[in-house]
Amino acid sequence: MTEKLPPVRVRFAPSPTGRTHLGSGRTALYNYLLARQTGGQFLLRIEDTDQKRYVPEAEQELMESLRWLGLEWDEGPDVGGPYGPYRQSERKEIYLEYAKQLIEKDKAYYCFCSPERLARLREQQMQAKQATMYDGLCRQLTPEDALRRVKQGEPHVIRFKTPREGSITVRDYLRGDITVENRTIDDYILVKSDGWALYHLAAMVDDHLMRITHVLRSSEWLSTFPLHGHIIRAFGWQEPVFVHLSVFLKPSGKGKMSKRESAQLLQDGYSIFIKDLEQLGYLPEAVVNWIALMGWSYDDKTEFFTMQDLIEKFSLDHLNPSPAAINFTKFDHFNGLHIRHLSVEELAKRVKPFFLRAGLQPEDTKLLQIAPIIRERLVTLDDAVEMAGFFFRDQMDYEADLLVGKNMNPSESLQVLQESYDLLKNLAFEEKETLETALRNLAEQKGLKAGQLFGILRIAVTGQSVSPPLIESMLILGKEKVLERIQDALKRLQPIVGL
RNA sequence: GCCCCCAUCGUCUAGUGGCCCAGGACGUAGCCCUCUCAAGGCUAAAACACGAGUUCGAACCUCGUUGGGGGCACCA
Repeated sequence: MTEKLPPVRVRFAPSPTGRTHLGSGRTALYNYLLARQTGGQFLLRIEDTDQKRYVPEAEQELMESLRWLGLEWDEGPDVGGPYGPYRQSERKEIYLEYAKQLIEKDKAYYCFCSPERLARLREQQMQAKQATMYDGLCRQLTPEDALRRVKQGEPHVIRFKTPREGSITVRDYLRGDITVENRTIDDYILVKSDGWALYHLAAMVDDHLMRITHVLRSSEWLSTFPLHGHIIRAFGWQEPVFVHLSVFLKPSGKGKMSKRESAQLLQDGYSIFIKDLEQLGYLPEAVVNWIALMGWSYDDKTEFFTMQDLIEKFSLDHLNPSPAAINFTKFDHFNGLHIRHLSVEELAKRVKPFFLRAGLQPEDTKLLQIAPIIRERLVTLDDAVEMAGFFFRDQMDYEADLLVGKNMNPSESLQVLQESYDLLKNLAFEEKETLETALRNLAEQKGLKAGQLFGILRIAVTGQSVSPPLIESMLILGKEKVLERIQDALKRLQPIVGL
């Protein structure tokens, strides 16, 4: 636990420009954990100041993803709160007002340079192998002059007036002090010519107005962090604690995820998008456990965590600043762990939609019986269909020669299958022991290994060479169906024997 | 090119100067259990990027090198 923090106010502030992925999920999770642990508030703020990049479905998917993971926010666009609105597109005037404050304080200035001039400038600088920055042309303008041109309707932006001399030191919670020469920091645009604020202004203003105490954000903000320090100090505001989270790398560890990689990943049955993971049969509990451990650790041995555990044990002090490669194999392991951690009732409930999706009609009572025998065999919920679909299908679909036992010929197989039928016909399908002893005795009589007999019966009864334990499966399926299927198998085997 | 960040097994990581010829987990290999497949148990191989310092002593501190990542937009 983070050494006794007072209640924090934290926020997750995504821009609705695309699908919600694991990296966002983890940032949101850490924020959420800190809020719950300290009894503070977790806010959701939508950073949609760029209308050009706005994707309408993105916000919906974002909220669904967070809720699926179990990350409920205390304040946000849909639930409201005392510091709203929580959508930046509804706060345009606020930012403009604060930008003007900065101009009055001589910490910002109007700039009338055209995009064309800026492009040319950039080109020249690149050719001269210099850093690409604004050259400060409009800094020279007198405030009166600038204001006059603004009033005349001349297109303009507002730029931050980064000090030319000296340096700034900002503090990242994980990395300590970071000192940067001011001359390497650009006069970033705060407000665009269309009047909309950019991230650097909007986020700082909102974090202040919304009383944010801790900013946990992606480390891609590290490079503009000094600028943010300047902006906050220009206003004279109290700085929140900044924690820059490491980035996720693609599984190979070489670079971050690209479109191409995402497509390939889906081929392999994985995805970095949270909504996809739900479809693929992963548990939100497993996703949370897994991503929590990419960049954070509790000790040198504990790896299984529920959300409740994480709320209790999460700590900023055990965050790891280095980038982490996404490892889906380990994710599978965590999903298995959490599936086994589910109660029978819960597993039955969660697995049901996957059967329905496969066009099967599972009865709840059967599902409840099946859950315990498939529980330790599942990697994903979707695996249940493959493993136990035979309970709900009437038509068996398998190659008849699979009915020939290991190291046996067709006629031996047919014979022992027939004898199994006769044996089972006279038994009550109640006790596991009754069936098991009978079948084992039969195998012994015939000089067969139990595995040989069970193998044949497994195919006959389940149509699969891999299945949940045979006897249990037969009991759940019921005497009638088991006999029917063996009968069917006998018919399939006969032509092979030559009958 | 410029700026910033990072650096322990293949991967996620523990480790904050002596407890470490480096611990756990996934994966891999072998064995046990076993009606298939799993699950579970045991065992094994597997790492402090490199080079200089500082120190009685360095995975841990400093510097450099190399490697990796991020940023350099009227995107966030």
